[in-house]
Amino acid sequence: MKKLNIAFCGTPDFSLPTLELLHQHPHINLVAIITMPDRPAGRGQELKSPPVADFAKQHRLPLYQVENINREELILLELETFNIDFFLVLAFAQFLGNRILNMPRLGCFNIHTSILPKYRGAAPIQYALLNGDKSTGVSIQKMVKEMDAGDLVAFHEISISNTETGGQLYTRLKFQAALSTNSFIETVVNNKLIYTPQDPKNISFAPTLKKEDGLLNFTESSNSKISNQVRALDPWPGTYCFLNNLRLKVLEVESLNRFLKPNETSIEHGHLAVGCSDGTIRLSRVQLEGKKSCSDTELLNGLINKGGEIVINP
RNA sequence: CGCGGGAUGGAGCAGUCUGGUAGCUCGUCGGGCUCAUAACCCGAAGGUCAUAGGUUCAAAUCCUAUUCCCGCAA
Repeated sequence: MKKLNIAFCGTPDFSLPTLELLHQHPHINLVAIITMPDRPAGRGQELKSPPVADFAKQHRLPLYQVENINREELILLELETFNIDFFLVLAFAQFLGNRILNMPRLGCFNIHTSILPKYRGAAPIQYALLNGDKSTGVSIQKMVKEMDAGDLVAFHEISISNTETGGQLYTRLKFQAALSTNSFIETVVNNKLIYTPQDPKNISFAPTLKKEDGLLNFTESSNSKISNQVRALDPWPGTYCFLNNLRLKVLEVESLNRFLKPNETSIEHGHLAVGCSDGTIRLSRVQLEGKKSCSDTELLNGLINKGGEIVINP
């Protein structure tokens, strides 16, 4: 049978299982891979390629690395000659303009890591955990000009375990995205696409997270809010507070059955305990700036040697 | 050459400025006390002070180079 001509837009490692699937799929002809340019990154600011670019180079696939695809006239003209059936967009970090949205025969489809219309935006995985949701999933929507607002063509729900971190859920959804893509392609091949509009009553948003969203506020936050925050933002952007004016990453917490006033600190039994708005929470795994991560007990063993008081968020 | 912190018994850290006996809180092992203990008491083992040079009568400490780890920023 005739293969489908597909263009793929994506950037980080999250896109890779799905890209790999497209690359291997017997009904798919990958005609273009579009991703972000190389960027200075990490300590030392060395230039790094996006994982999608590395994959394309490694498999000698047609690669386009651009800052804004909508402004690349030459590339657009070239793409228009490819008879593309559809674009698949997954974690791309660029918006698509009308010219691209209208270019492929079937349009452009975006894989989104929540069940739309819940959590439109850049950080749906973290928001599901921040809100303590019991489940989330993967949606595939036909892209329109408005962000994440298009008709659904597929979705798959997955449950969230109550200790799951952002990183763990990210990894599971990364592979679920590829599985969902696989069944979506089957639907397309069998000509059984069904478009379901999103229910406007259930729209919610998951805006891009900033570093400061990881700052723990023990005075105003409840025990469960802090627990969810630590889980959801691990490993990125991460949660932190300040200990004696040094940045202290908080990697794991557990609630403690004792009484402390909000933001009051205790170091009894080798537990670094802090009061929050409705209880007490133990910062059981932490990392002081410049140091490796360690348990609160280990941290306190060292601090005792230095003497002085221990103050959180002065 | 983006900014900065660090490497010292198994763990987390003092000691480095001002060179001269290897220290603290734990853990481990042995013993004691206790109905019992994340409790307490006594004792013990365990360290080429990241690596390589240099200065010095003498270097964890001063000088030079190297390796590795980490925080910020992106």
